[in-house]
Amino acid sequence: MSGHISDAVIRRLPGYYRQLRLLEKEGVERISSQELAQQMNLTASQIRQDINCFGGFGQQGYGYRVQELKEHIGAIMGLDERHRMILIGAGNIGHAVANYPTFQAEGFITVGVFDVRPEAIGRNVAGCVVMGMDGLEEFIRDNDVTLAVLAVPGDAAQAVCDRVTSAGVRGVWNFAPVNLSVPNGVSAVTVHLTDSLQILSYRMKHSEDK
Amino acid sequence: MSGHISDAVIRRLPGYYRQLRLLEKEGVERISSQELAQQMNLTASQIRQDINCFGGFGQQGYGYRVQELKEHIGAIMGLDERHRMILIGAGNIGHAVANYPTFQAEGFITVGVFDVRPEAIGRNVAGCVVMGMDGLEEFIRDNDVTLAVLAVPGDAAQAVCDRVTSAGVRGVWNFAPVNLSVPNGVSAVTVHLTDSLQILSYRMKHSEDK
DNA sequence: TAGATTGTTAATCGATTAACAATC
DNA sequence: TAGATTGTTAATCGATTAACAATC
Repeated sequence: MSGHISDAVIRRLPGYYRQLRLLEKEGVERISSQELAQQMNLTASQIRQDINCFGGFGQQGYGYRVQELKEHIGAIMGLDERHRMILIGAGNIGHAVANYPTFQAEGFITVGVFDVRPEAIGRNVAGCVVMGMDGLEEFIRDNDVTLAVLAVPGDAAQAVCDRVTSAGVRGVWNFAPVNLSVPNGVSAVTVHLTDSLQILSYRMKHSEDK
Repeated sequence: MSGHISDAVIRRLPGYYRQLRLLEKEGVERISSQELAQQMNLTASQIRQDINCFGGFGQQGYGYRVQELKEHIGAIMGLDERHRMILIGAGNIGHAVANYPTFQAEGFITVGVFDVRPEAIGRNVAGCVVMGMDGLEEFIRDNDVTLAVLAVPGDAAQAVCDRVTSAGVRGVWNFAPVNLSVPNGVSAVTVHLTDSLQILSYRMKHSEDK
């Protein structure tokens, strides 16, 4: 188990987590790779391979305990830890992210909101008073901020990214449509909203050619 | 060329389009697969293979004309066509999507906004007056709506999806964290916002183990 | 115990990379 | 023309699937 984990596997982890949480909520206690495969449109083989990258969480002849497996996968993704998070950019996307219900529950806690625009400063977003950008670095250090959400225009994103990472932020969740470069030891994930719409457009256009 | 296009290729198309548009804006007229590969962190071979799924848009000894290639790839994704789009759910995510600047420019035109909540009805969102759900089907038929954005709670998503698809919508861009089932001939793409945050969390946790 | 289902090794399939002839 | 770079075929690599022994 646990040598190098491929990207393909990592990208499936949130899906497993979501499905297992759903099953748990429905009161299902055990599940076989066969059943889970059916529900998630995967193969049983693939599921067993994926899970075994991290260790033998199942039991021969029985399957997997839903709650236990869910918690294992959550822990693998670090969802058992608290993340102190700031939001930069209190525009439409910023609002949407800050108010997304599941994040707070999942341990991602918004501790501060920042914006450059004078008219945004002082407003209340998701329980935080929006601050100007001057005290950004100080706030990050004083509040043990580990994660920053970037909801700023594309041409500002790299500069803001540089500021937050040099102040100690270790993860950047970026909604600006640019490929950020980050220092070693820092992780960045960019959500290209437009991409998924364009893929949908592609599929609509080509849905006839089976 | 153009037999069956793999999912891996399709998922890269929006990235090509974005980079080419950027180059065009910078006034770059030609580019080789080698240069583009460097800029996009791909291999030159892969780029040539990808592009040749759709035809020989390059020129030996010269490379690709940036503008021409951009337009080809755009057309492949159907971005040269107009999409009349409705938004269902005028909450935070709905607002963010409706006001996302590039969509209107790219031919995705929001023609109507709907919400179940009485307090949302009548408000103005992205230039549309929010309507109640009663006239949904009629509106879709009368306005040639081809695409619906679902920004409703998870437990309502499938029901709304059923309504819009049976009224003639051919594409569903879903922000509810559920896997929708759609009739044949209809395409659906779900944006699991939470997934990318969880992947970021995973990367942050494991960034030490190289 | 017998039956079921995992963990894991081996086989297959598909995607990426390398190589090179075609050609601008 | 010579040089550069594509289009395309062949080689490699990695991911998915199949198979089955281990074991609960």
